[in-house]
Amino acid sequence: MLKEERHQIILNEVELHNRVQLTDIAEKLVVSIDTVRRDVKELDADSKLIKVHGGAISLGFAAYSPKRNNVYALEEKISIAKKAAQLVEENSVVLIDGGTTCLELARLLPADLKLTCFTLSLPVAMELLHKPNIDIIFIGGQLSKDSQITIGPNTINNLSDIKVDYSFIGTGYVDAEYGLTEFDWDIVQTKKAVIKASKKTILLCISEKLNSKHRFKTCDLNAIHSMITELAPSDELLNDFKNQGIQLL
Amino acid sequence: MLKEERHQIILNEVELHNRVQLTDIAEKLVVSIDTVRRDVKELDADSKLIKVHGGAISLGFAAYSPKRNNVYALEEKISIAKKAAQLVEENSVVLIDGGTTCLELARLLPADLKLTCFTLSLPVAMELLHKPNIDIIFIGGQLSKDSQITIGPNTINNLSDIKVDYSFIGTGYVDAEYGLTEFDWDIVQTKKAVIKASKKTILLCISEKLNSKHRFKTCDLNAIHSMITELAPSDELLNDFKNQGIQLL
DNA sequence: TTTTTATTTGCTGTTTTATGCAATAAATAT
DNA sequence: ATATTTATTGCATAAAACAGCAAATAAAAA
Repeated sequence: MLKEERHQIILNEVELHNRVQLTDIAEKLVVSIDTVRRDVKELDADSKLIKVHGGAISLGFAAYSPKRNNVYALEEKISIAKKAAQLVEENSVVLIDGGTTCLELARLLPADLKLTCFTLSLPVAMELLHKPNIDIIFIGGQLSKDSQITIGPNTINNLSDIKVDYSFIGTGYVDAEYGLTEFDWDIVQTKKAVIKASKKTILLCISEKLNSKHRFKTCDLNAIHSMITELAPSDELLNDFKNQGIQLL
Repeated sequence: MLKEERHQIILNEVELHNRVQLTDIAEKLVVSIDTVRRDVKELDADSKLIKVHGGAISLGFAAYSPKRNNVYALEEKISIAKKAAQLVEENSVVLIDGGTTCLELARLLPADLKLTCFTLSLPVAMELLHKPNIDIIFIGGQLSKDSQITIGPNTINNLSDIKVDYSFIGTGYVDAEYGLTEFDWDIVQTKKAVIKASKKTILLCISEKLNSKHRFKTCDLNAIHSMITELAPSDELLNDFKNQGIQLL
């Protein structure tokens, strides 16, 4: 077998699977591991792929990580935030939870919108400072360093005094059957209090989180009134959720 | 499985859920916790995520430092903040007010200092997020857009429940005879509540504000226990204050 | 065709890297 | 305070990388 032939096959394999192991290639091509190693070394020198310990990865696969800036799946989150922003009515009272998706919502709220907005998220509050017509009320309490929201009994107690028209919340994990889950117990308690403090609760969630679950449960799916993902409501990925009778936007 | 593959999966998981636990990853990838630990360590070294005890959080989620753009008289304020920071004792309970001088104090607090810190300032809270050993409790209430602190009856009510060892406050204007004054009535009410919630109140104030006054009065000078300016306590500019029996630092 | 030359390939032993395990230390929770 | 997780360290093992060498193959010249 010609060397060039092997190179083509290796490249093909890498492009197809984004990664490849030298041993697999050697077996597949029935050549020694050394030969494959030498082949991959050449291809790496020609910048056709990236050689790593034990195998090779495609250029695209490697470029994936350093390129992305701060917010994961920002496009999706912005598209969710846009849908959510349309729900916010003039002179209503809403609550915005923490998380990057909710932060996008805060960012996208129109500057001229008159609104009373509760929040327990530091970044959301910072963002809302820019909106002259929004009355911001920060729910005090102990600050969680990871999530940058207030949590704990004080927060929950403060939440118990209010009832907003809409609350927009995020979640760590959501599953059509298990409902909303988190990996942090305190967060769950706080989210429960948020839901209780809301006439209607709207979940903002990128589709990638669908059908994932974790340790602590916030609530069943039917405790939520609407769910907004970046997908069209008709998308079949949402079928399980549709069957639960939740409103999709 | 290639190491790079794991890295990708870990990154993806972190970006998706903002935070992950090492044990969960290990279980998911069916590798030892040591391997995950090493992976996360590498990713952290490459600034792809931030490793925390027991897990990792995404960069986007990590606290961002509000950039101090053009802070007036920054040198003086830093020098004041340094003096103030020396007063803060381990395991004490303090309150930090808003304003750029107080923000510098928050910035200068040692990272290893154990402390419970109340605040009603959004920027101060953001800054304190970087200090792992400081317990932050945010006093909730209505947010004032210019001062970026919570104000109003709710805030005052929340303050009425606490009594801290020290509070560090700023002021708009101070005069040896008239005491502390402000331009904004709401701010005055809040500052009054802060002083009432403190065993000792320490005023941080650049010398330029000395001997100035405005419409609404926060308190007399003797309601304050110490005053810190960038000047040496012996400076003659402080003579009027010395005569009022206030402690100068 | 045969011989010479150059290239490629596989093999050997050595070095490096990756991974898991266990003991101890540190951090966190109770 | 103690108990439980989580981190760190050193070590053992296995896999992979590397270098040098020799056999095999291909290409070029006689």
